[in-house]
Amino acid sequence: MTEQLDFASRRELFLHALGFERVRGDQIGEIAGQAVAKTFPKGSTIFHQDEPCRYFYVVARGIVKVEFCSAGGTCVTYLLAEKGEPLNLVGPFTGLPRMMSATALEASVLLLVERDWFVRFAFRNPELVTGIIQILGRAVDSANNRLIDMMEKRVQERVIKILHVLNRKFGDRLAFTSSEIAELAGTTTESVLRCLGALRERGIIRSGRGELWIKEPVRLERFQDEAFWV
Amino acid sequence: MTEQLDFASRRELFLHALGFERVRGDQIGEIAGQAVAKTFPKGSTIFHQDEPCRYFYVVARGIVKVEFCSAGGTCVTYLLAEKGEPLNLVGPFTGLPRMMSATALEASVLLLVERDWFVRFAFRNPELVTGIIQILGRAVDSANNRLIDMMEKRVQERVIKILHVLNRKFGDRLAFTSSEIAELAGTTTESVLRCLGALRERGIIRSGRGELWIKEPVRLERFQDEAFWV
DNA sequence: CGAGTGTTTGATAGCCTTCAACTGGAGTGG
DNA sequence: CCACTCCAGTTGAAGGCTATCAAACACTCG
Repeated sequence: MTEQLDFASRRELFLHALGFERVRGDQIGEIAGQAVAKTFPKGSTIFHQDEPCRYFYVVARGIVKVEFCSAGGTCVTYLLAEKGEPLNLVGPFTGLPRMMSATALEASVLLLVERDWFVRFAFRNPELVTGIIQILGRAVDSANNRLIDMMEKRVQERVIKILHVLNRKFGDRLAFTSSEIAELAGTTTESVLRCLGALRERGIIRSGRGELWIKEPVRLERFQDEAFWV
Repeated sequence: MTEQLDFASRRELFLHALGFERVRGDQIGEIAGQAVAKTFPKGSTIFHQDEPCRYFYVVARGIVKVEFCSAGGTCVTYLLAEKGEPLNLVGPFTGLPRMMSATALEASVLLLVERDWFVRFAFRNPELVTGIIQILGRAVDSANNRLIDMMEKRVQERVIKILHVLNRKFGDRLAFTSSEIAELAGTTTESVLRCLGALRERGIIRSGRGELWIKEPVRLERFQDEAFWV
């Protein structure tokens, strides 16, 4: 199901895409010309773990979850990508399968660029390469920070931190289930629910089936500090 | 303290350095010509957290620990680099400080390349860029794997896994203290000690002050599986 | 209306950190 | 050469956090 997304929209998207900030205008036009839009219904798989990389993907609309799963079945969410965020920065260069899979959390539109073409494009745009390396550096830092949080913070604090991060990125209404939040905080659904219950009692959030609202972002932040001092 | 390491040795090092595998011979010669060797005594700091990046570093001799520390004081070891391994792949491109610091675990010699020069060099060697992106991809995968291990494996299994990885990389004699292993396994010194005690009782390892020997690598691996099924 | 998914809450067990005390060896300074 | 200090290792006990299991309940979608 290939949706028509006109050239101007694709160009606009790449102009503000993460990692493409400093790429020259004519080059943006070139990659926009090569990109093809494709829609994915809610819950569908965009690419799979252990599947060789064929395309470079950028989110044009919707939210895509990229997750990392072990043989044992445990999964951690690596990325929640929205408009302008690339899904796979490494795959195109190696062509090899990675340990990640991507699914659409809501009906989404992605831009696809043929892998070979993308790599050649990157090599003649140093600004893009710098952008990619920068993003990968952030990814490494983020993963290490989560590792440290797993060690020194308790479940409550981790959940609150996740809510805070989600709030900054997606606003006051968060359309995530408790198990999705658990996968981000590195804990179980039940523990998340208990934590949400406590926050709801204090009037900091409001929660419903598959969505929750942050009512008092400031108190959320403060609550995190409080927890830290207990 | 700048040690003279002759051109041939520096060239030999870059030839086999991680990420440089496919770089053309004449280019290897060029970067070897630019590199300066510097020795660091055991325990000394090579670069510090929050300090802007000035050089690209490759280990020529010794072992260097790169670690990631939180404000709370918890540290995780990100990398144990030996001969031929680069310390900082991201820093040179951004110039910004990262959250990592590097210290020499034993007396070590590093090759330093001026950051600006290195970046220009990388941009005219796509093979190197591909290598760098590949290594960063591995780093992301590794961090995510450790995250999953923290969730689904118990301390024992994590420690054994670390011993196994160290054994593959450094051989049968491991010159690490328990707290260094703890920093790798994401646990406390005491828990590592208890685990080492159990392995020693079974004759799988032998341990002394600041070093330990893997006597039966195969049983170590099997023990890991055993633990998995308990 | 039934099924399935997401939410809620309680009870329990157990892993692991934390705290504490002690040992032994290496290195240092007198 | 000796004494002292400090670090690394060792072991025990206690307690808390959280995963796990279990049982309902509510809402949505077919």
